[in-house]
Amino acid sequence: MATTTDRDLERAAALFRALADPTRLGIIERLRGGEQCVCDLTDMLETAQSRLSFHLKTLKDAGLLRDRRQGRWIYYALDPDAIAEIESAVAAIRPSASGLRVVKRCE
Amino acid sequence: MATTTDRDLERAAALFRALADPTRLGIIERLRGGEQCVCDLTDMLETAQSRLSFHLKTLKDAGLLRDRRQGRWIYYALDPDAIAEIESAVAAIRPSASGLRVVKRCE
DNA sequence: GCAATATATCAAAGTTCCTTGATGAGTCAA
DNA sequence: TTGACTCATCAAGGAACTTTGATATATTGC
Repeated sequence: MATTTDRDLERAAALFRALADPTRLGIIERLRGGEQCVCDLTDMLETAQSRLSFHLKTLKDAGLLRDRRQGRWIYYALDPDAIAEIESAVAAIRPSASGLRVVKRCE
Repeated sequence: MATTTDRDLERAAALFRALADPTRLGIIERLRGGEQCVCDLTDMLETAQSRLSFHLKTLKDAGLLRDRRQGRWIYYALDPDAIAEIESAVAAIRPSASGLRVVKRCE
């Protein structure tokens, strides 16, 4: 089992922080079925355009989304690698089966 | 597949927010092997006592930890139910296989 | 009871994050 | 080129989170 460095913890915390907002989780949910342009997300989420743009950038900066321009529209999509990264971060916090029997006492 | 309510998103965001800090992830990592008293965590994490106490409370309020007093020590442990809850929150953001082919266009 | 130990809580200050409204930049069509 | 449209960015204010140091509470041993 690999040891966890401070950098790993920072990265994992950054991923979780990106997920720590209901609006951003709503965005992700709407991208599960495939890429969407910002205009559709604006309609679906009924939110101010600059606010949506801020959260999209937050997710993109964390590596969770990718975007591509097509004509005057910009399409956002989930980055599968990031989802895998999140899953491995969660796996890293699951109790280790081998450790369940260990009981440590203060002297 | 169950629909996701605003309350679900709020709860999932709260869980992820609790994980969105490297100190708290460090605490969780040290609890993977079983419960620990605060004194041991203080030694391991080399942090101010009130600061550690704050983060323990944050994790406990989010439902991730349980504590029990034994004599003059208080032991913290991961709550397996919460870990399961996190895993299901992550499962909810994984791209749905059936949706990968859907391409939605702005008119 | 008293002192020592382990931990929680509180208030104040600092820091980061979020929202809003305004403006900028890229694209298309006429 | 101009105007309309789509989206990003910026600045300012507010809200939420974090850290720190001081103090409070609970437990134990003497």
